[in-house]
Amino acid sequence: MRNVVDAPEEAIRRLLSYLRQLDCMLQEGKRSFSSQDMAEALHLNPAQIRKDLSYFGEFGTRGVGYDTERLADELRSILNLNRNWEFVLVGVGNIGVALLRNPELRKQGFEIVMAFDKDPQVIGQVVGEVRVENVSRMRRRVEQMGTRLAIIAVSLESAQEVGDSLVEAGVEGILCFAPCYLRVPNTVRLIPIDIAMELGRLVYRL
Amino acid sequence: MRNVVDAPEEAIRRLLSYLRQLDCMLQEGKRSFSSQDMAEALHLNPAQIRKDLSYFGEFGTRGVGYDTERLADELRSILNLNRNWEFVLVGVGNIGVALLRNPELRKQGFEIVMAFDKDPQVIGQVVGEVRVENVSRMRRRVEQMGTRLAIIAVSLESAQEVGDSLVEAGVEGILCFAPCYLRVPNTVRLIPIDIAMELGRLVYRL
DNA sequence: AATATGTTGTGAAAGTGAGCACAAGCACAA
DNA sequence: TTGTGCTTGTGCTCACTTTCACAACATATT
Repeated sequence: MRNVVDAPEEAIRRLLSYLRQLDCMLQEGKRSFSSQDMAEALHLNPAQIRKDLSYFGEFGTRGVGYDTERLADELRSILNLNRNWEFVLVGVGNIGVALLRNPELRKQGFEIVMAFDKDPQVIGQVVGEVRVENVSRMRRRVEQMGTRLAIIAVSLESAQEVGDSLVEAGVEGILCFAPCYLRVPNTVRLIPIDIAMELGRLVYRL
Repeated sequence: MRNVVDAPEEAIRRLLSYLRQLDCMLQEGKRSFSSQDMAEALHLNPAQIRKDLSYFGEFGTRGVGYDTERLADELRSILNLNRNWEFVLVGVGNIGVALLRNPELRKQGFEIVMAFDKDPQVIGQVVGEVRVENVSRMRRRVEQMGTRLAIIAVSLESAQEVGDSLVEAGVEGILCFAPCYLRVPNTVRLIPIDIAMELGRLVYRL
């Protein structure tokens, strides 16, 4: 084992949830735990937790368990979360505003450093801690700042166009809230969040 | 084949994306298509699309392909999306407001019929088309209205408590934006959306 | 009617991920 | 030092998903 590239995407998802749970444990003052404890908290199989971790190393002590703080540090290091990440936001509508005003993201190291919109009513306004700029300047500004990550929160109609501009500007990862499949080169990582689709999943078999 | 219960959860996710794509095709006036066409549009294997559909029936014509409108109808029927679904929203903060003001959801048949918050500043205000009520009345109102679905958009601290109340009130499905693992009986369907976690996935390997 | 071309539906193969079960290792007591 | 109890790390097996490959069917052409 210990082959990082073998770790399936689902394992990464779970590692993130382990980290989230570790922060809860720390807040409760729980300084160590077994895979059994974590499994009960997250409704998982303890072996799965151990296997997920084993892709990246040995972080526990046999007969004892895991040190909460140590594992949190290790996970942050594995997941590249022990630093700040800068994002550009495109589309300052309802969702965009919600993201700009959410202090939780910044706390976790995700900082929106620029925001763009096409609506003259919105351009120039300060939301959260950034001033909304005209989307026509987006490409140049993103190139200039060297921002590698973007969040698309525009309408279905504009999404592909905005995505193309971002890719041209050198963005390497996109989180997209628009309800469509964004075509991007496969050098660019794309994660879609479609709330209507999640509601659809919820409704299935009910 | 034709065994509905065998359809994996991932297939349901994909069916939803097929439906979304079909709506795009209809808008473009594309009245029929092959699994190959759809596969190219969504970056999938055509056999996977055919197999996903085959869990539920035969919807195409050999040698010809699929009728766009017919398949859209069939999928809406399979996915229970040919009717309106009523939701209760708890937490009218940034995300809650974004959901209430999003007309797209209603168009797709997802209607927020009640909204609750604990903040006196927010209670009584009309957002979108509903008046925000005091969360203390939530349980009674949900029981009364018989609402089966809920969206939790409250803080981490309140999420579990709110979830428990909703379950007691008879809710059967919950979409949760709070960054924690909600404990619910396994008769209740839970779908979590954690934006920070998705950003974390985006950042991994970058 | 026969042939060529195209596309579906699906059994079977290949590939992938999860869970079991146990050796390895730690802690503490006798 | 030896023994007991506990928990990790992991090879192996089983189950599930995806993909392949082809028969079945449709349409068009000669």
